Amino acid sequence: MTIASDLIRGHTDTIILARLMGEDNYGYEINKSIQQKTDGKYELKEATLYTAFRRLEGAGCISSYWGDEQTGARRRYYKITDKGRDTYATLIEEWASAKSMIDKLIEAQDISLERKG
Amino acid sequence: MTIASDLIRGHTDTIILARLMGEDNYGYEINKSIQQKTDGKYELKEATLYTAFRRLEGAGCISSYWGDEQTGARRRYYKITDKGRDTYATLIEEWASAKSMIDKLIEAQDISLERKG
DNA sequence: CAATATACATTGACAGGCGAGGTATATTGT
DNA sequence: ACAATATACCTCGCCTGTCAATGTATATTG
Repeated sequence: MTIASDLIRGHTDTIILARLMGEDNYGYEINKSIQQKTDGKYELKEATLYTAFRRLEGAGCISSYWGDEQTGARRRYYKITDKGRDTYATLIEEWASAKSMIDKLIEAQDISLERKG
Repeated sequence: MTIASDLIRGHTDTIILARLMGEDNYGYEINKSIQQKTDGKYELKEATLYTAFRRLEGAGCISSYWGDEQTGARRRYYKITDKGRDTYATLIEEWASAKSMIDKLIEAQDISLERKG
């Protein structure tokens, strides 16, 4: 893992909801797409992934159903709900706000610049 | 609190180290400066703040000493160490990388655009 | 027929954030 | 004189999210 998990912590739900905005998908594939998008730099651990699905379903942000594959392992598909879309929109806004706030806060404190205003 | 704490989680140490890059400072004042920088949108809870100081000191990123105020409440000042500066630099890089990664991951999955390449 | 990939799931430990509570000093208002 | 507020420090114990470890079942590949 290249990126510290604590930096992503809090974005897991947003990342999953984003993956479901286009079309329904199942856990294993969602995680693969995350690995692809980040060129292997990041992946959700399975325990984290499935915990998040339970949490999001409990909150009414997603619903789930079993796929009807005739072969291979069974797949549980997830669908984003209207509440999930609302939540996603809110989370995106919060991210934009948090991002600029963190940027402002982690700049090194330069006293000379500070004094010059 | 305007911003969900989990979005900041993982940045607490970076924020504190950044505040100490310019000059030594004490806890209460550090937190005030965070509130000012964010126009009151964010502050570290005291328990979080002092936990972080212990953690950073334990890790050798900061050292501390008591101020010599002749009046008012006592102040424990913190000074960033060489290791702290190295750590800070690393954390800043990680943030840049995490930021672009999250941006990539939380974009809504648009199938039509996806197919067009 | 063993190894690997796909695909799901749970348990228990761990770490960070924080509400609640505590200590002590100085100033301000009445 | 005295209460309230501001400054300034600190700890305990709960809560939540992450994740290593472990387990299940099916299909493919060497």
